[in-house]
Amino acid sequence: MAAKRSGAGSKRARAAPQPAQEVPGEPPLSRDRIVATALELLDAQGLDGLTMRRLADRLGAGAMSLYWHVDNKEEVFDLALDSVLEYRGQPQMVESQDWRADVVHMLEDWRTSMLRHPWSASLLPRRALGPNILGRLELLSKTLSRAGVADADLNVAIWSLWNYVMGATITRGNFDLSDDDRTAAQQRLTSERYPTIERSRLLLDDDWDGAFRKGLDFLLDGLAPR
Amino acid sequence: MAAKRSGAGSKRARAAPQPAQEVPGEPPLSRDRIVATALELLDAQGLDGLTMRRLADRLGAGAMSLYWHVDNKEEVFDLALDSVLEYRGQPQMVESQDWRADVVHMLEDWRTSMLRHPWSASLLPRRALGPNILGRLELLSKTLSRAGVADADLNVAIWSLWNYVMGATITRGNFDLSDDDRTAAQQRLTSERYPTIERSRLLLDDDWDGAFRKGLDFLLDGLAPR
DNA sequence: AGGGTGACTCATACGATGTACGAGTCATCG
DNA sequence: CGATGACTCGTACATCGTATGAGTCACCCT
Repeated sequence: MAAKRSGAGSKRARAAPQPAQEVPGEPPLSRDRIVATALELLDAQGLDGLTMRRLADRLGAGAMSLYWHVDNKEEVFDLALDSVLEYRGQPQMVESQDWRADVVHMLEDWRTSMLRHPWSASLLPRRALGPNILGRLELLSKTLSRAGVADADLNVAIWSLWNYVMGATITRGNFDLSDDDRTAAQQRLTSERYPTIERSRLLLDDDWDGAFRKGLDFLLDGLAPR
Repeated sequence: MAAKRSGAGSKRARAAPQPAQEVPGEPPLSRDRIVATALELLDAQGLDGLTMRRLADRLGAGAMSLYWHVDNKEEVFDLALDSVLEYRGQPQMVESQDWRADVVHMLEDWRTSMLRHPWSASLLPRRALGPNILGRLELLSKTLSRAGVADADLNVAIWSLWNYVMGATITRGNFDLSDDDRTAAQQRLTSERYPTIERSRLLLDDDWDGAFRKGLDFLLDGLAPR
């Protein structure tokens, strides 16, 4: 078994990065470049659009070359997902007075980040917790704790918010991919027996953002009554 | 293009169902039998364990025979998923006095139904809304409406509950598949900088059921203050 | 100078998978 | 008795993830 790369870091630093042996238009393969290109592919073609061969093609490399930098396709997914979830904006948040606005802002950003890359929503539940996800959870913990949520309720509060955001994002991310499904479902509504849903036009309501925000407000009301 | 089966119903009724041409141990192929066997396979081997060939093997049939009863593999997933989500218990609910208990009961049942088949959690977000899902949503609508939730807030309330249940179920369903991930994540916690999460032992808390219930209570408090 | 080492690339090949195609079987009906 | 339709299934194909192992090249040590 060759030594190979694995797990964490160790990018090796060579003396002369690229001695212009090939066209400088094709920088050398690297984990970062692989992830970036995987993002492009996923955005353009969706989950099924990402294949190792296509990915390698876009990188101007042979398919098997990827496997030096990455253990397997699953790892590509993990890395792509976590790279979507970076969050900048921690500094202000720590000193802010309005914790509620902070929480809402972070969670809305979380949601929009994922919706910018709709594949991420269906991917997240199956994947491990990367550092960026943990960073957001840590931030959330800190803010809620500062806001006076009792320690005994803290985990419940965090998971509730997590659940809400995940559910909303996953649902949304997969619904607008298929307007067909919605109209098909709506068809079933009228032809069969779902009068209340039909009356409220549940499946046709398009104000996802507003609904997300309002529901989040309700949940926060329950978690920390004002 | 042959006529083939598609979309809704039309099971055809033959005069003599199975004239004992083969061993009676192998009843004829049917959509129902396919779905039932797919459930077995999914429960036993997980999402990746379901392949058309394996499914056909278990049914004592050739792989291509399935395609008479089913359009493609996606449809198998759709049918399997919806079959997990049947709900019995509507009669009592309609006349009950305690709407809150009714909602909690239905949502807890929803969650446990899916957790009995962990693959369903990762599947649901990508799939269409089958009749059983719609039935539950209808029931929820009716109950909340009866409980006095304003019409203007109804959709938000339903989506909030949906989001919460989906997020909780998906998260849970995928977490206990991989205790490794949790310990790995916990490792990252101690070695790096997530003090609040570490202190609250967020990732090690095992009381999923309790957390679900408590968070649901908080959400309901927000939706319909008592 | 020369040989070794380790980082990296890649062609080939293998075993799987979903499913298109078309030929087969058989009960039923005109 | 021939035709029709319902149903089954063997074969074949394109595509996938990736194991294997040979190739290239920069660098270091002696």
